[in-house]
Amino acid sequence: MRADALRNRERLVEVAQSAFATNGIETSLEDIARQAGVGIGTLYRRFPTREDLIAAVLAERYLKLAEVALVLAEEREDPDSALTEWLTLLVEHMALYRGLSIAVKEAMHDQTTALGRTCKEMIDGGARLLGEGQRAGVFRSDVTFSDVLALCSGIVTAAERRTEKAAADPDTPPLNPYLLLDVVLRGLRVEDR
Amino acid sequence: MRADALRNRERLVEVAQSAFATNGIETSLEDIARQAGVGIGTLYRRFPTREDLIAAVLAERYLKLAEVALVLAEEREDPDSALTEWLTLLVEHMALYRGLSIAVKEAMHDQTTALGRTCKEMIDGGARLLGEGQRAGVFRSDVTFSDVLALCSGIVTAAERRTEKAAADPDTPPLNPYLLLDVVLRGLRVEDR
DNA sequence: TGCTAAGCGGAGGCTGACTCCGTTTAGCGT
DNA sequence: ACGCTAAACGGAGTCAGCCTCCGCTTAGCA
Repeated sequence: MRADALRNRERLVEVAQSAFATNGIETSLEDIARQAGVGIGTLYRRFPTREDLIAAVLAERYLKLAEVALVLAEEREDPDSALTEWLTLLVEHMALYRGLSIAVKEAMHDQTTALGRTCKEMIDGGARLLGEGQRAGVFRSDVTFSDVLALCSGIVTAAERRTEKAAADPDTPPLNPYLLLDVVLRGLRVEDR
Repeated sequence: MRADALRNRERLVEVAQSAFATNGIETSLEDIARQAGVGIGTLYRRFPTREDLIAAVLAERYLKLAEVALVLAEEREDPDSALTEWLTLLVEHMALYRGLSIAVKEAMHDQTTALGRTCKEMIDGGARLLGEGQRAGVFRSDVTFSDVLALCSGIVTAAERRTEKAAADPDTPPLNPYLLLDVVLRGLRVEDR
């Protein structure tokens, strides 16, 4: 890869990251190219789809989440608190950019997209945490990890919506994602506790 | 309203309903106008926004849901089974058209949109069922009805996604919306049962 | 049967996705 | 130091869909 191409690539990811943060992941790609000072053609050459760009922006953070899952799985003796802690991180992560939670949910099982591939390790990490809790008899075992992820995505999209609303109309009741996560976790635990 | 205008309106709603069913609520409005045999201008005059059209398509069903909530609230002595039953209907309803669950969630608190106004009674009905359960000490009282709706929306979007996937790749694990609803309901119940 | 308000429809403007190809340039080999 | 060439660039152009505007048509009242 030529040095100039690498510079442009990095610049694009940087600009995309901040554009996603302020305008959500549906930001116009032409805007991103313009702000990065490159032509739209350059953006598309490097990132043929929007998801490729999103994946590039998220790559580091995903790896981090996957690592944390691994550490929690190995060092934490209590599977319940391990999953709770990790899902809290996940929810916070998915709330970073408006629209991200839906994109992640849509991509998560599709290894043909860049975003899907980038998700894989993170997902595996989460699935492992859930699985250990299930084996230990803490969580009900008829639920898959993607079920859990789907619910988390719901929590986040709800919180996003509420945040937007609160900006326009200050007396919107606040929605606490941690509360909803607590509801979900409680629902996941086995009956007899 | 002139007779021809009324005819066109009805035809549009009819076509929209079937288009939404096959292509989701993001179907091109120009397609809908074409299929209905009217100009795009006519569609926009009658339904200035996409949401107005969606609201018209859903109006009947929403009223039905609101009524059912009322009946359940008054006749059912057990608030738990009442909410369970009603949420099952709600989830089934939101799964009718791809994308609907997100649209409903986004519109639900915004009385300025037609869809929001159409939702109101249904939402009030659901909120009443939840409230009665909370007053009876069956459900935890720190959760609002819109929290519940957010989770249900998450369930439905997850199921939609899974259905699409299953069409392409037959060995996708099935996702059972009723199972997820059960997780949520379980999470909603108070600790000591 | 004439009149007119209500209704019609589609051309046209706009935005954003995505492609294609003539031009530019990094950086290797001499 | 200097060609040379593959790699990279960029933006004009095409396409799709949203939405508006306005001249034409017509239902249906008087």
